Amino acid sequence: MGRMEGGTATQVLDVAERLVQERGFNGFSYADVSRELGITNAALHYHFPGKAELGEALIERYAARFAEALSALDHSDASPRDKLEAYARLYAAVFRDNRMCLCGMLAADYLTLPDPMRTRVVAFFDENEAWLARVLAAGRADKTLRFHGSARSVARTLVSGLEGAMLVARPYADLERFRATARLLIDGLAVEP
Amino acid sequence: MGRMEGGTATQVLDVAERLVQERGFNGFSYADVSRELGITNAALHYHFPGKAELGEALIERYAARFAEALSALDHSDASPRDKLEAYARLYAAVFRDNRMCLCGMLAADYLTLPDPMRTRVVAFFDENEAWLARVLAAGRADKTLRFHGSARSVARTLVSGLEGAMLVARPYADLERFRATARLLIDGLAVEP
DNA sequence: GTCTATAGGCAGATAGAC
DNA sequence: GTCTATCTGCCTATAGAC
Repeated sequence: MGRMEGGTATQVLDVAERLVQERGFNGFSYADVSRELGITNAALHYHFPGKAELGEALIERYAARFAEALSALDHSDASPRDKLEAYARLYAAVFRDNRMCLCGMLAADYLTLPDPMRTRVVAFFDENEAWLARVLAAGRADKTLRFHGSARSVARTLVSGLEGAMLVARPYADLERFRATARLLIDGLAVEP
Repeated sequence: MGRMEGGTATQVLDVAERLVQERGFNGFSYADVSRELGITNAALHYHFPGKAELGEALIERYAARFAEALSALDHSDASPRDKLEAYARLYAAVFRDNRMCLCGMLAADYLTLPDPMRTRVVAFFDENEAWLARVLAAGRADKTLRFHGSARSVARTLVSGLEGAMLVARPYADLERFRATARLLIDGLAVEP
């Protein structure tokens, strides 16, 4: 535990994750993954019996990684505003090489997804909203943040805004465009000097 | 001209547009369209030689329809703020039956698209941003709108926020969620009482 | 765990008759 | 304009050997 897992299953997840973020769940195949790893299609099915199970594993790992980052922020002494900015930087890190947020991409593909994947996508957004709502409420309580409406509704708007900023910045392949939008969202929705 | 075109090409565009908005460009096939229209695969290829050409025609029509709606708003006596709200209602109308914005969906699929389609997707976003920037600048000039940053950067943030609101609301299939987010975006970014 | 081999289905696309 | 017929290639998936 804590040791670098170079196992095949992990490599499969790494490649598949990137492919979904770049091309969508219907835009990649088992063959794409196995070709890149130099193994056969059949070997892949040993680790993940079907595309649906691979998809579930992808969301699970991605959501866990996100939750871990949010938990680390909670255990830091960052101010509510610092936390919002750190949250936006998580998205910027994902966008860096033109990847879409995994769950944002899957939200686009939502109507084509098997039910178990759908459930996990919704859970991802719910958790993110809940975390942001707690940060916003704390900021309002200590008067370091100001905003209209409920913390929950502003949290939703922030998630939507950041996901949309990633989506729209993709055709321009422009990280700076994403960052400028993220800054304006946080300042406009939750700071208001 | 002006007469209702029930022609096959138009029906093909109608069905394909809905399928792309629901499932993405890689989530539907010629067979899906022809099956629904009760014609054959081959007949479809007569009207649109390949999927790429069909895709181009889809974006062209969608962008033209959007441009027409924006032009109508320009020729009305709506205030800048009214125009922002009418703009958000255009998105709400698209979302109504759980469809994603056509170009928002294609932004997700962007890396898999042929070049001619890419060019048109970018043009769509550029035109929308430019129109919003004009409205925002007018509102700032007549003091009915207030916002931080350039009109262009706020315009980008609004487009991103609305596209993201559609994207994230999809898994919840909840129009009210979209509307609440759109309201908060406009109030937070461009009104600030 | 990974391979070869193979299945059955669907993808986008074309030729040529009507 | 629409059809039948057909092609080639890729897709997900499985059986069984090593």
